[in-house]
Amino acid sequence: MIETNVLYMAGTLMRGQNYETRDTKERILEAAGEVFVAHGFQSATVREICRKAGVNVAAINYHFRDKEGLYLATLRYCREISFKKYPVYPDVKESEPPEERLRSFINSFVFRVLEEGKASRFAKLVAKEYVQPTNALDILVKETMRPAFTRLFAIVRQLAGKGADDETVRYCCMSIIGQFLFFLYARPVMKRLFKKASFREEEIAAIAEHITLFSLSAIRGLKG
Amino acid sequence: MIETNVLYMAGTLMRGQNYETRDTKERILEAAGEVFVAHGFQSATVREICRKAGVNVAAINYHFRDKEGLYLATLRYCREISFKKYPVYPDVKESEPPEERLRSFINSFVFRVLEEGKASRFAKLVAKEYVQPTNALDILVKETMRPAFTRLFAIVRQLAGKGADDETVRYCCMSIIGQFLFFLYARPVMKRLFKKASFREEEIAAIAEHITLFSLSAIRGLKG
DNA sequence: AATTGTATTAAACGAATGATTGAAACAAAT
DNA sequence: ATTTGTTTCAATCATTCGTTTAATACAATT
Repeated sequence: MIETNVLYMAGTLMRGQNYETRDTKERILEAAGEVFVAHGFQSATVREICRKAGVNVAAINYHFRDKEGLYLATLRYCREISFKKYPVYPDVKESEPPEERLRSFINSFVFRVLEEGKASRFAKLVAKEYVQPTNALDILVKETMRPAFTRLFAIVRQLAGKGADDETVRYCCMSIIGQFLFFLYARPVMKRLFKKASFREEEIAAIAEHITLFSLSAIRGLKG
Repeated sequence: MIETNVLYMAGTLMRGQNYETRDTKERILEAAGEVFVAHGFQSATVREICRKAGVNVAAINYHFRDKEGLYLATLRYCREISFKKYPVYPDVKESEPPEERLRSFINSFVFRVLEEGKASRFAKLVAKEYVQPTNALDILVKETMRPAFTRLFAIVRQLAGKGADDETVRYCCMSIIGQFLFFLYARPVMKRLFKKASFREEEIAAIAEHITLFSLSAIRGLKG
């Protein structure tokens, strides 16, 4: 009791009320990111999150209404971190050839999935959402997946040419996204299959380049 | 009390002990398949499984030791159903050209994932195992995934030719598996993105053919 | 007819869960 | 100095979980 009060006072005295609040919320969101990634929404417990964050369990209800409110806030928090570090088109203009735009699209995506750090948390949460959807999936589809798919579709449409029908283009988009999904999902399996689960930056770049070349080659071949 | 006793007696008197036992175990495994697919290992409850199966909760401990034992038995039970209906190579011999063997491999795999019925339960359980591994994953990798990967690797190795190094071949295998994964995982998202989540048999076959052509085209392109 | 082993039952166990409460501590405003 | 509004605290609520128990019912065996 004494110890926690001392810490609390130290925080408040130094930084004032608002900072303390933001600090608490952010500590909770950080801890929630870890725990939701580790266990998924259902199996994660607010108690573990609060223990990791060093706050009382009542803080969840106070700051985020309930467990579901915390989960949604965590998703948005993690997405912001991930997309800030790996933007959609870091340095490629809309006017550049579709090959380069595809390369850039894939590169950002793969790094968002495979990097070792907080920026890959969002991808891991999305992975769980795919397999075990919650109420948050509707929001995710609307805010994140549909825009991404639309962008990819435009690129592939340009690559495939006017000869290809929409269904073929859509299938090709799925084939490309599928290759991301492999690395998004298969890590626990890869760890057991190849005794390897983490990647250095050059390896991630090499994987992105493989997916790019594989996909470009496939689309080119389907065309002719 | 009276009602359940009547039912119980009716079952035993008509079919005898062994049949009754097998029937109970199978009813539990069927119900467990449904519930584990719906909620995953952690969030599934033995109570719901027993309710669906129409048996007492103690039956789990009696027949399967504990929840984990039931889960493992369910995985094996569902795998048997899935692989019996869609065998590894239904009608393609080892001596046929690698293109045909790849087509057959992909076809079986896609049907195991996309069919509407009990045979796709195993794929759905495996999907959950990817994202939220349990102790069963080691067994799954050993008994199911590693053999499948080895078969696929041999096919792609033959397709890519001697010029390609092992790493490239491995990446290509991942690209192919990734395309399966899309359909394995993305159904809840597809349902929201395209307003569609189920496939007729011709559509599944068309998807398998797309993945085959896409992959063959890609590998051919990488070669030259 | 008595015994044995198997299968099922209702009931209860302790542990853990999400959520809530009223009191207390604090900074800021008056 | 007092009041106000915000934030955290310990404690507790009612549920629900997986598992266990002792008793019973039954078929098969002796």
